[in-house]
Amino acid sequence: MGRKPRENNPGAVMAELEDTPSTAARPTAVTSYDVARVARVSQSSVSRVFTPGASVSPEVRRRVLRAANQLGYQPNAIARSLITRRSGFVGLLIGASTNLYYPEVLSELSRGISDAGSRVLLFTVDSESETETVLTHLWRYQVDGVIAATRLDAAQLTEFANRRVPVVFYNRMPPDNPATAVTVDHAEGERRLIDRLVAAGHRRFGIVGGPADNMVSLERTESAIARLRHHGIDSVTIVRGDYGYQSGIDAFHALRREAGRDLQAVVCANDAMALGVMDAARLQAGLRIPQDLSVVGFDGAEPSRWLSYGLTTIRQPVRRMAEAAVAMLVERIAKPDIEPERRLYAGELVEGISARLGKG
Amino acid sequence: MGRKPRENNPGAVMAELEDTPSTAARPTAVTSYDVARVARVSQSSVSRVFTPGASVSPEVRRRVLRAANQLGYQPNAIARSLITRRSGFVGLLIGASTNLYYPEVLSELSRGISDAGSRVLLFTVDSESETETVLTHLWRYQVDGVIAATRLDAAQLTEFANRRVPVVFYNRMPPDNPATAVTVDHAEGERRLIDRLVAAGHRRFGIVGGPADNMVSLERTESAIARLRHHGIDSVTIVRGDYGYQSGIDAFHALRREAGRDLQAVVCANDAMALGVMDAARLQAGLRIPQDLSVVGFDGAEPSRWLSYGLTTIRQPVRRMAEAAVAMLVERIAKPDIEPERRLYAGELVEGISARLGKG
DNA sequence: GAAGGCGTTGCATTCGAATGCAGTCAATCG
DNA sequence: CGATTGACTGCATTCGAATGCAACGCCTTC
Repeated sequence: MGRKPRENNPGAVMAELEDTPSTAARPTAVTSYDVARVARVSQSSVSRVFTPGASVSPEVRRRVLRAANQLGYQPNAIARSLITRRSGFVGLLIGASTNLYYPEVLSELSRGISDAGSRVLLFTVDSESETETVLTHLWRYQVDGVIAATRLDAAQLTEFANRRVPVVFYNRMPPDNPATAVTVDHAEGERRLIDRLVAAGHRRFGIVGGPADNMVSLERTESAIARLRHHGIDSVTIVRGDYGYQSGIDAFHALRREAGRDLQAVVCANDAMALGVMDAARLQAGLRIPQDLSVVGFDGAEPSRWLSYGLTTIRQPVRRMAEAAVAMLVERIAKPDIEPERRLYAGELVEGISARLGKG
Repeated sequence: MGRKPRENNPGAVMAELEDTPSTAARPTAVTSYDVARVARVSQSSVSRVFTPGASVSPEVRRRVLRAANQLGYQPNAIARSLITRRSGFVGLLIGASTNLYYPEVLSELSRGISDAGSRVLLFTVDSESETETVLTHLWRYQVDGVIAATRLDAAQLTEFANRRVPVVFYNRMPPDNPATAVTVDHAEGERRLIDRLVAAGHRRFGIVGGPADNMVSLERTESAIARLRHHGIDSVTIVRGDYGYQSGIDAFHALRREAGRDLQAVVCANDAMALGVMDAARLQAGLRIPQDLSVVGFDGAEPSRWLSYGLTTIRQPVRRMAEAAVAMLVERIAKPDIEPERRLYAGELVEGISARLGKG
């Protein structure tokens, strides 16, 4: 038995009788049946008018669009996705990180996802323990795919695979598992920074790492250490921060305690900590930068370019990376079985004025 | 005619036969029918197990949960919201603003919305002209409510009212229309800043406003001007920035050209511009702050507290404001006809070291 | 003038979960 | 002991849009 058209949608009826403009009172959501009734066509025809590529006569299209406009009709995307089995949602997982360039990343990713015709379902993961809860909601909302700027463990990654929901990591790499990711080339960036610092004569280095469980920070500091070793520099003092500005300040003092006054260069795992180091060095220890101490960061966040800092750093091509992440995801949503792929982006070395650099 | 149970959901069948753990291959999404079949109950019972407050026997609940767990079943929130007529989505509209405190606002709002049991549908509005497109998507996704940190014009606001979708503005006030909003008390904040500056003897003021179409910036600068007039200070030089750091630098030079060298204090409509003004004044014009020039901002974003700046500013209680916004929205989702309400939050004056302040 | 074809249209069904209603069964009461 | 209550369960329908299928014109073609 087919559905009988509703007889009692007051908003629609009112519009039908009085030709009310789209700003009229409309207590109930307008459905395709309401539009169909006003346009004197079937619900199917209304649906076809809003389905690209479907076959509708100009006359019917005109009538439907007129009625739809008059009633303020918009197709119910929820009902649509139930039958098309495509939710149109991309889940975006981000940590509640204080990373200075997060706003930029977020806005680029969001733009990219919108441009691809999907909607952004945002999940902020304050602590790792929330991840499971967040994933539960993801599954319930049938997301077409996910961009993750947070950690996922092996079991969680397996669950994505089982549910055939593609994930693309943004500047994260799950250890061991092959996964699709877009990252800046941390090793290459650190290599360039270290080479230039060493070329300028620096020999006594301090390193400020990020959180212990953060793969990115780990990769950056390990690459830096490896490259220093390559240059024959073994005695490196390492302290750990939390990626925040204040932890950079603390890290500077810790380095000074451990490494003494002949520290020549500080290599930080991100910009926020580097700025903290600069401020502590200049304003609390009275050092001149870069004459007495060179400081380098990583990311190229906006504040690092401010006149007070002019931080020497590696700038992430955020826009291109975000676009790549979205493109890779879209591709995998269309063809779920494409191989995992890690795409590396070389950062741009921003010379700045916070470090003495030899020629590369 | 009732639905006949599906006979051919391979993933579910496999799980049924082999007692496969939840990590098994599962090519098709698991539905409540699959769970029902495995648990040997009806679909209704499965539904009731996942509906808080419904009546199910312990035995059935156990069987259903076991089956659900085994199959990795999660209720399809899309199907659910189709029949319950509650999408569980809160639309979050934010500008692609460079506002330094946006990450904080975003993360607090997102947390609040999650805690309220809703999901965040994120829309970034890069330019005002996109708003219409974004709203179209909002309507299609049947959002339960919206938190807007962007401008909406009168017609758009009317459309929200017609569709009975509650909106709460975050630090925005649509002109004229009464709307529900959470804002910091701009006027009060500026009043306190100006009073303290005047009390310290400042007489020649420059003002750096924000974008011309931004109500917040307008309210801030107008309040500042009004308060200066109250103190008998009429000759104020006003320039306009775009809320970004670089525009603060430009604004400083513009002020100097127009107001000459005897400028004593610069009042900025936000922190980012104030930091630009400070850098331009110190590093480009060689002024000492606060001895030669006082600079104040507004918002209390993180970088304003950095050692290099110590900006004198009004700190927004972001967390409380975000919580209030969510609470007000939740209230209006439950009872759509509550009166519009504007809730004002007094900011905290952060004395900083970028301005000479008399006693309040 | 009959046959074939294409472009449209409407009917009926479908997606997955929630729910009103009616039926079942056991426990309790008069 | 029969009746009533209450807890539980299943059946059938519903939400709103998409779509396979069949029917209907209208035009072309011989």
